[in-house]
Amino acid sequence: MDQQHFFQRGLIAWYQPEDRPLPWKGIQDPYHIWLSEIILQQTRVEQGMNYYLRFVEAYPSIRDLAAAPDDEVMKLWEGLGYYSRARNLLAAARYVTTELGGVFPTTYTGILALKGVGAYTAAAIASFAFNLPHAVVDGNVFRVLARFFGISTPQDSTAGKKEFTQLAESLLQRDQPALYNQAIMDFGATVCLPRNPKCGQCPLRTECVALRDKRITELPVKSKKLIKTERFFHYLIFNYEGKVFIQKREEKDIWLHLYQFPVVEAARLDLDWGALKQALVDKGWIEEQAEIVPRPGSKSFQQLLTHQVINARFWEIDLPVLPAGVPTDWQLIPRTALSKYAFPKVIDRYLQDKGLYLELG
DNA sequence: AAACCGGGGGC
DNA sequence: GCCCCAGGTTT
Repeated sequence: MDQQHFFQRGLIAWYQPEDRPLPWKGIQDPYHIWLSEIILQQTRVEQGMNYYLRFVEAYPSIRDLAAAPDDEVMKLWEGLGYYSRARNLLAAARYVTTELGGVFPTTYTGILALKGVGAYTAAAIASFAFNLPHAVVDGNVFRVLARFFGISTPQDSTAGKKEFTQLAESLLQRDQPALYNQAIMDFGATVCLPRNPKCGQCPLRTECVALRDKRITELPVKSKKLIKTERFFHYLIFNYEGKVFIQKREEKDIWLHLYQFPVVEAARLDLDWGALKQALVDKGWIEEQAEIVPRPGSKSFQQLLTHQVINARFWEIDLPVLPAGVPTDWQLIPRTALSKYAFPKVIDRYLQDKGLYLELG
């Protein structure tokens, strides 16, 4: 208990809000706080910053966001990853606007009920916007608590989540939850870093269990191992009279609701054209006797995801006539319109490499 | 409980 | 090449 008191006092004494100024810090508008928290889920502050600023400018109020077309929001989110966040963001904005009369929920459970809002985000919004006493438990908090209190329970286990959450709640300074929550996250982000933490200048070093026991590099503990699968995508760039076919990804897979070129997934990247063409015939996209030949020099790119390695190869094909079996979900769009659609990063890189965006002028 | 969902940066 | 990031949802 003495150790807990030391932790609380030391943290508050150390914290200087102005040391790390951020656009969403010190404000109380729940819409802007919610927006920032969704964007920052599993995302570095530096990476999410510009997205936050662009969203705030594009949608000054939650009603503006609710009124936005789906594809427009996806385009604004393009490149940030975890695209279900954008979908949930829009769904929640529409829910608040239509079902709650545009009034953002003011209770923890009300906030938690919003799509895309879990325990962390609900606690963050509740404390920052309404000064409600709920402790945030994010990656920073797991790390700080695991080290200072010497906790080796895996943070990604059920028992670990419960243990860390209970400890965080017991440490929360209930008379100033917003300040305390900001302090512990800033502390984790600037002092108690994942690697090479600044223990030499840490205000809590005299009581830190991990530092005392030389276990800084061992804590926090994560138990789950990552399983990576490798996939091979062959994208077909079907050119026809200055236009190109794209389609929206609707299957339950990565990049849901993003656009792409027609794609054949194969077991390897080094297919010859004969094998790939046969796959197109098998899918019913083209006729067996169709005289279709790709341009020489197809390009390959790789993209790394958390659980997958995506190997992509782009085949450019000039169509003299439209194929017989064009699926109904394919869209034939002018090449100059490509920049209006949200694509996976690997396709975006291909388009950048080709300089296709430059045609827009 | 485990799997899945992106992209970027640091070392 | 590996880990982590202002996590959440689905199975």
